[in-house]
Amino acid sequence: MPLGRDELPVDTIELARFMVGKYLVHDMPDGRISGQIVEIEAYPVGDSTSHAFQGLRPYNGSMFLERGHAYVRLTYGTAYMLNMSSETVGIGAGVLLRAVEPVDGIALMEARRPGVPLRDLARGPGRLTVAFGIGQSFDGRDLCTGRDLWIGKGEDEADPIVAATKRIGLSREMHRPLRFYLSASAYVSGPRRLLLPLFTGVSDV
DNA sequence: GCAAGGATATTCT
DNA sequence: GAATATCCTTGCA
Repeated sequence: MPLGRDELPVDTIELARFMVGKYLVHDMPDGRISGQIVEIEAYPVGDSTSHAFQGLRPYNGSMFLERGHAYVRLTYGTAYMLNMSSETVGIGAGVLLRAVEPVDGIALMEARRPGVPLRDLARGPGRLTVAFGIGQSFDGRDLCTGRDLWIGKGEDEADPIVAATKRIGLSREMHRPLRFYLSASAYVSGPRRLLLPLFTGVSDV
């Protein structure tokens, strides 16, 4: 079942935590690729590390779209990253999808990443976009249509256990716990120690 | 398992 | 020129 825009929390940080446990789905002519989102980071308004911090630029316009739109960006010259815009029109913020546990279309992912073990297929933001076949052309797409590339809700309604840590790969704003991951998952990238709080459901940050 | 170094494109100073 | 929301390979444990 696709997640509608009305179901997304309005706040960027709450949205990031909410997205842990949901599903990323890509329907293609040769089949469906899907997986459970196990790791995500928030880049809220006012965060100096956010690509939107400098204001509207030719490359970051998608972060200023209504929440639920894809923002795809090349970093380090080699890795595309998939974000979802998280605020209302004209406000630049987003959440970065960092790791997914493969569910459907594993053979299609393996075809794009030959010789890579299952656990590593979509473990990391750049790996995730390769496995799911997502490139720059996906920038600006609406992820709430339920067609093509979309976000799905799980069948079980149990609140997942989510841990929070500082974000990965940054040299500033390290004090904020804005990285959220499924606590028990083996499909999470980066260090799993140094975690700050452990909590379920909705809380404060 | 973990650390170091290189590759690579774009943006910012 | 330096920095960057990364990944891969190599070397060592």
